[in-house]
Amino acid sequence: MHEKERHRIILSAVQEKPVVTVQEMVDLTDSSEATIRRDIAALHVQKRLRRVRGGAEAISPPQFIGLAGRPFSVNETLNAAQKRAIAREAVELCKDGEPIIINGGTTTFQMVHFLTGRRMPIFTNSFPIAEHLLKHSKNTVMLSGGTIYREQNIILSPFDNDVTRNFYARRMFMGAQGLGPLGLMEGDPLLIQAEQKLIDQADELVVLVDSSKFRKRSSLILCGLSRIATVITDDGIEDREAKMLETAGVALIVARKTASNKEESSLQA
Amino acid sequence: MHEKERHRIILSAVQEKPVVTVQEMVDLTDSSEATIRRDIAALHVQKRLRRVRGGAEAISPPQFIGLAGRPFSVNETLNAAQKRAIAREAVELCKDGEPIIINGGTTTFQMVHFLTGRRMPIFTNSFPIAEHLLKHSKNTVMLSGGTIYREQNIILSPFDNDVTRNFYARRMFMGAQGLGPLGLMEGDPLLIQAEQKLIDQADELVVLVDSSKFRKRSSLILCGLSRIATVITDDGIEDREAKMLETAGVALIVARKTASNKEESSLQA
DNA sequence: TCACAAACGATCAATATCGATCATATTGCA
DNA sequence: TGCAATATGATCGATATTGATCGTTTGTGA
Repeated sequence: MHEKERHRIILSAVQEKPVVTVQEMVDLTDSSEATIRRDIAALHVQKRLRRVRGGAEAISPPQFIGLAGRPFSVNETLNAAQKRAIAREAVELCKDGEPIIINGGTTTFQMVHFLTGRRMPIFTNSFPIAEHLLKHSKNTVMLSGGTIYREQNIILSPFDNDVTRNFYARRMFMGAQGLGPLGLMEGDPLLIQAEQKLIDQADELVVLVDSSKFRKRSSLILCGLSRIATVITDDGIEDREAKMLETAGVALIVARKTASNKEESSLQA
Repeated sequence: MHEKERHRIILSAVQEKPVVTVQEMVDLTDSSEATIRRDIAALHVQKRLRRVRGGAEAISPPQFIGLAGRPFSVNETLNAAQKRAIAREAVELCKDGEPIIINGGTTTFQMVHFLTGRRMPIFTNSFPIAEHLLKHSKNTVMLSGGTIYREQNIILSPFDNDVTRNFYARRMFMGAQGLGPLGLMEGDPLLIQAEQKLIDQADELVVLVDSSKFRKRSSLILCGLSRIATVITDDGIEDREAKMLETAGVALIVARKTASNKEESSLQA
């Protein structure tokens, strides 16, 4: 077996399992301990993995970020106050007992903070949202079935026949990557899939976007403006953008980030 | 077992419940007390956990007492060592890459500890199992859709058309409330529903029950003995019970008790 | 307070892993 | 083919990790 091939095998093994032993690699490649050690040493200086006594481990230092405690950690702090304010307005649209759908996303995730005292049937495809609601609220939580995609933090089934089709709600809440005259835009094909499944399962589609999203474009269009019932954004929205929504018959709610944000911060602490 | 792997297991265990004992880690990793103490000491200086007399505790002070903090809190400590030993045998049946189904339950939950280093497609209807696997392993996690029942800690859909039907596995693992000549017995109608959905989605049905379950009866029969491929239990099983399984053509695996368990038994005697 | 058991820390022997060296095999090239 | 360069495998002393066994400390309950 050639050196390159062994390296490929070792790297693939170390990506699948967090730690591999020298012995495992010996068995896997039919080469000697010495060779494997040399390989691991070489890959170590190439920074393709980290060498540890007994074997090697994956190099990725950010191990379990993304879930639970701090979902979507990267985007989280970005415009957090604005997202908070938008999410609050979204929850205030809801009445206790009224079923809703929450699509996964960083903005919609903020809704969980305002849902703690409520009691509603909530359907979501987001693992972190479900987790938070379970632990910190008494809402009835329903989850879509399928594979959990770690990066996007959503649950998606490749099949059309999942429980999603059996849930119907008054409102569905979702974020987006962009919002323009052509409609609602998303960046990730996986998210598009997830959203398309849910979008027809509610009377009203409520879109949560901070005002910067009006100036962002993306390659994938999810639906036209006419499909949207309500847009909630912050006061950074410009007049012509508001006009565009009005023309399309979309209701607009502008969330003010007022002193209420202070409340929220202290509430969190 | 190697240092890194032990560390991963210890950290995973310490997050599952706020405090773990040295003995528990010895059982979990098959290493000596001295080694576990050294490990805990090392992780302590790395600030990955806090060392306390008797074991270690999670570093994060405000642990939410919700779902994950103490899954199935009542049953958890009951026969924990036996359940872990049984769960270990269960995981050892699995090969990397081979898809499995894990039905929710306190015994099956213990399997997560031994799955941390593995890489398999895992389908489950248990939210805590999915959560733990997501946070502490690289396995592909698939979840059934539906309502999350807090008490039973399972996800159940009233419809027959969920993704469950689209997943097929080599083995399905499940616990039970009782196991007698008539077959597998369960107490909760909700669990019966969940289990019946999954039971036909795998080649082999593997049942995890501690030996006390052979003397327990319940009103609801899930399936006959003939449907069961393998039973894993502890060495408290009696001869006639083993005979019963043998007659029915069920393979039997007896998980050996660890040294610490023997201590406990002799103490009780 | 005292006795007792559990938990701890230190030590040491056994084991596993490592690094270096050398012999052998394979490859590339003239 | 012959030769050099490189890769590989084997061996062995050095080093690190582990598990067992002390004696000591800590916590518990009579």
